[in-house]
Amino acid sequence: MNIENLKTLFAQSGLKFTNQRYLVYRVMVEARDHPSAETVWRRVRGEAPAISLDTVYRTLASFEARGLVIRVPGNGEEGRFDGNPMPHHHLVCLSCGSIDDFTMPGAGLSDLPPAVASWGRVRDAQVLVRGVCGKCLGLSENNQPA
Amino acid sequence: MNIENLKTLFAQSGLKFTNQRYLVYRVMVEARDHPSAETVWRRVRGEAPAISLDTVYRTLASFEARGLVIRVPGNGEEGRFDGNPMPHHHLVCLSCGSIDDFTMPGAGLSDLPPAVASWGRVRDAQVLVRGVCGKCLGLSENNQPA
DNA sequence: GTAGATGCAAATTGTTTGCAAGAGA
DNA sequence: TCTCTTGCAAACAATTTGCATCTAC
Repeated sequence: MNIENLKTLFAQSGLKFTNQRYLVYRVMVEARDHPSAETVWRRVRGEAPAISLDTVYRTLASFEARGLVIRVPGNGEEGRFDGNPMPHHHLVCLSCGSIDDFTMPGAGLSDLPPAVASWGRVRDAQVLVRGVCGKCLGLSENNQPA
Repeated sequence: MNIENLKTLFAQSGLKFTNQRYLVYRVMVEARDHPSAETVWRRVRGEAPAISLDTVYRTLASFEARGLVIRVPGNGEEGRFDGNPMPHHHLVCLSCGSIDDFTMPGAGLSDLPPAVASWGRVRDAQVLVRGVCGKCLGLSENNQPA
């Protein structure tokens, strides 16, 4: 997304266009690893060393409120964010905390049972798989005594 | 579950049978509202006024590690726990924080796409729906100026 | 010019930990 | 008895907030 489009997007969302927001947004769109606020902060500081962590928190919160980023339902640790606007599902590693995406036909918003509609208004739906990723499984194998 | 069975269950899990664990377990099995640690604490204190909050945290953590309770993937607020051992899905209200259950055929462990198996070892899988529950929708309607 | 955004520091909240005393097996 | 568990208080980490300054519009 070029800068003009982004200015328009921010304006439509009622957000002023600031350098901090621009950088946070760019980091989020480029990230594939569902970074935490602090991780975003570290990345953004590469280009804006003076940005403060609370600005990153505030920026992510306002993005989330406007649907520009999504908060990944994690396992109770620190909040993780996702800049990918396409609906998708998540694999959470309980060992290293990594979060990966996957897709699954038949598990979209339109596939939810009717009972959900009577519950209230749905904002998003996803499958959340928890387990231990292959990398961590390999590590624990290597740690076994020979 | 009667006390003898529970003693056996704890013993099999390598847990000593203590009054605190007994009470926490009972609260969790009876709860339908996916309580937070502090909510569990408040309920348990009805019968054991001297129990401390950190004991509840430790107890829930050891139960979770042994699969006796499940941590509900929430939205970044406080941890919520579920004593229902049957696989099921969750509806999370972003307004009041309530968590409800629902069931959905075709969204169980056996329905996950093959790509998930190559990711690693799966511990559990669930559909997580976020939105605003009917009660909160009603409240916000009532709050509208006439 | 004005409302909204930022940086700093302090406060808040949820959760974990060290340690000494207590209780289950 | 001996290890595991508990309570207390202190420590911790993630996130939020008050306020003065600054900036986009």
